[in-house]
Amino acid sequence: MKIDPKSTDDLSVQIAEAIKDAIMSGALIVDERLPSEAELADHFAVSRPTVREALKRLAAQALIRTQRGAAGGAFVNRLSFEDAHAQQITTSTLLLSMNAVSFDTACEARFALERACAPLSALRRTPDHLAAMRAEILRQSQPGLTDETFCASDVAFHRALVDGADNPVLSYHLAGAVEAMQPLMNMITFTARDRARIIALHQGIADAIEGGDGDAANRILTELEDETRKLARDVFAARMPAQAV
Amino acid sequence: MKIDPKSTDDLSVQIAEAIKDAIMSGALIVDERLPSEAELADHFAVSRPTVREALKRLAAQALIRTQRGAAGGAFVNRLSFEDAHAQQITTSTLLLSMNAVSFDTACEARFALERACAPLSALRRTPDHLAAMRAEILRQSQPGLTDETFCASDVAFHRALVDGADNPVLSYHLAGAVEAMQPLMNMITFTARDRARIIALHQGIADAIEGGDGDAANRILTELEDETRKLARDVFAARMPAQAV
DNA sequence: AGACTTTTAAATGTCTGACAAATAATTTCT
DNA sequence: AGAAATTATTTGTCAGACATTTAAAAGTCT
Repeated sequence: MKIDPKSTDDLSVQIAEAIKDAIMSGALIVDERLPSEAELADHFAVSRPTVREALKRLAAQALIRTQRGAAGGAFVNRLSFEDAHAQQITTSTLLLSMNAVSFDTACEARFALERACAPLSALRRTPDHLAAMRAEILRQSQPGLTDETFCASDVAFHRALVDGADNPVLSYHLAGAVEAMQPLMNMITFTARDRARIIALHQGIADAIEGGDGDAANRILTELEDETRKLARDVFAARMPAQAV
Repeated sequence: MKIDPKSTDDLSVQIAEAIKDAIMSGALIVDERLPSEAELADHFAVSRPTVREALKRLAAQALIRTQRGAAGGAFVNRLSFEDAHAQQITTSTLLLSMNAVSFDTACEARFALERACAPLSALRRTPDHLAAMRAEILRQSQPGLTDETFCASDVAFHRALVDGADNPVLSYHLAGAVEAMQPLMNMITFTARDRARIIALHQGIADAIEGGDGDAANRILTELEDETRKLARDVFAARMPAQAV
């Protein structure tokens, strides 16, 4: 684990890279303790604050965790689905909000990915997943819901659908796509008629999943995609009539 | 932008969170300059090293970038697809390697996601995408390739397929799933016959994409998935006969 | 006046040294 | 033996200093 004196990168970047490489190559294994900050400073011939900045970089990516006290130190962290999920959401959300990704592009990606899950979900969903989906449908049907609450329930419905596929890797990837869209979805105003139509489609999806018919679920998902894109188009057209093309 | 004196989190964590929230809420916009480290230290009533640790945490997530010199400082970074992609690969790869995700689970997720792209790719792929796919098929056909080179070409083939869908959001999500599997794929030994079969399937996929037949592409992708899983099963069965169940 | 050079100021990057706080191991006392 | 006090180790935080980079300002020459 060495750093290159010719590199133009900051020392803390180089040190973080070196440790990250050691972790990814398997030279450092999960729960293994790294040398203390003082020892690392010695090893890399830098000061302790520089080592600390490097360790904080790694901690921010959940690659290590630190513990104070006598038997403390920095330990290689087992990256949990939960940690990875949180990072994924942050990254995906910012990616959409900062890069002028069109609603259509994000929406298309989201539903395409979701259609990848639905057939598996139709095969494997447990009664719990179905119950979760039905519960969200019920919540969405209640009058007087704010648009934000309606959207949150929508996300929860789709999460249940995805989780039904019983594949944590799939759930992890989908979570980013679905939840990252929430800020975009929150820009939409849902009239009572819009909601009724969406709920009917959700109903149809839940039925198809319950009946084990993945193809039917996918057909309805495509309808839902069309509906969502139409709603967005209307909202944006109404909101900025001057920019209409 | 304040921190909670009652929190048990480290100060640098709290400060990083506060700034991150400001970025995600839109209070700080892209390319906006943050206050200098000295000013931030004043504002949060902490020392400069503590502020620096917080900023390094954010820099590790590509949320900010720093610049030295007179007009320098920390700036809100426009998260690029490239940065996001790099983070995604790191996270996904570690997630698979550290969490005892079975080959089947990862493989299923990967192909399910890929089948979400293929129909779009069949509609939109440009001649460039097709050329890239054909070029990789050619490379894979060359004798004497190491397994690693073969795998790398396999990844490149699938990337071209995914990029053909012309949806950067989709490409971003897929990249994580496909590339994260590479370490797992590298454990497989491909015999000449295995390779021939895989290349034939690639050929079929490229043909289907060229012909605009997404359904056909997906059928072959499913065959490829079955083939890949069978190969993996054989490898693992041969490698650890004692643990066979 | 304009172009080039030098100086200056502001900012991050790094270092030294110190103390605070947490925590596990050790020692001491009962 | 068990509980309490002590000790040692390690991370968290602070203060102050110097090094390095960079853009802008000031100065100089033609």
